[in-house]
Amino acid sequence: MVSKTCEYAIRAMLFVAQKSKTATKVGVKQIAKAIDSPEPFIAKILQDLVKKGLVLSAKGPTGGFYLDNAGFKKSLADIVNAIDGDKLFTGCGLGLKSCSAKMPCPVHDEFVVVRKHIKAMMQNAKLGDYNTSLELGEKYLKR
Amino acid sequence: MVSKTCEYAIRAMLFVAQKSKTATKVGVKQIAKAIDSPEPFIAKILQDLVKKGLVLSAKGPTGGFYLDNAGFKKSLADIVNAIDGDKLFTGCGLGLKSCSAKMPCPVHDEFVVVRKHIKAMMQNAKLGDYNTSLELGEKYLKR
DNA sequence: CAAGTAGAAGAGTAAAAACTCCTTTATTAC
DNA sequence: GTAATAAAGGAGTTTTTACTCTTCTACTTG
Repeated sequence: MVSKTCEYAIRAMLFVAQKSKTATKVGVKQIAKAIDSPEPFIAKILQDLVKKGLVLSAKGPTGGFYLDNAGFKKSLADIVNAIDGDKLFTGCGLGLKSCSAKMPCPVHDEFVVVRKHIKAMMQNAKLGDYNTSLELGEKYLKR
Repeated sequence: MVSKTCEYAIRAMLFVAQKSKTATKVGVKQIAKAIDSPEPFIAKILQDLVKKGLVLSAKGPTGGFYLDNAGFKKSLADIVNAIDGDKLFTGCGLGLKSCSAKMPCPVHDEFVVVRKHIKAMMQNAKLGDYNTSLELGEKYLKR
């Protein structure tokens, strides 16, 4: 559905969101441990997310990654878009470049409905929405 | 959503289905042209689909690939399952191995709904369902 | 302002997915 | 039964994605 890079990105962002609720910055090492990902790899991904304005960072001691209030309102769709682009939301299910209502692949109509569903779901899922359930240990970011 | 291999597979199968309605066998070359795919690559994919019992083949002159009546009833889900496995239908949206109702990732519930939707759609889409619209040129398998 | 911490940047490696080529085997038509 | 045809099989190569390593730069604290 989404790339592995994107899966890591989402999990990392959810963790950063959780920590940012208490105004805590988190380092790459902590994040990597929390989401069970290769440390240098998630570092690269975060770098990219910073460049794209989805997360904030501070260097030096007491530095790390964090979200501001605008950050909590970012959605999964925003992250997917930043990492994988919009092909999940708008691409053809059978890989055709020109697939559209005018020139549809056989399953065009069915896929339009499904993709709309996916997009709505991901736009509705905001980074700030999961802090409590993560805090309570009801939801998991690894294994 | 699905691998490129899987996209080719589905397009090829839809084309074979269309031709099989008139009891015509089609060769790799014809298929490759019809769905605009690399010829040796689709050959490999078809080989695999034959092994998995999703399409029939005949060697020698007048040979090629074709479907019997059971074949027309196969669904897109069957093809996706054969090529990509069931991770699209049952895997975790964030890539967690142990994600389940007991130990859910933050977006588990949302993904369950979406995946059910995708699965139902693909199970409902049968290879035999698209022959007429393809014949009429209302639907396309390339570009 | 020195020392240490932590992210940024760039270049590189490993693994997986996509794609190719060549040889063999089965089938049909003459 | 020979020649032509078409799929099967196996062993590559290329490209993309996943992942690593090393060096540099910025910042904070004592």
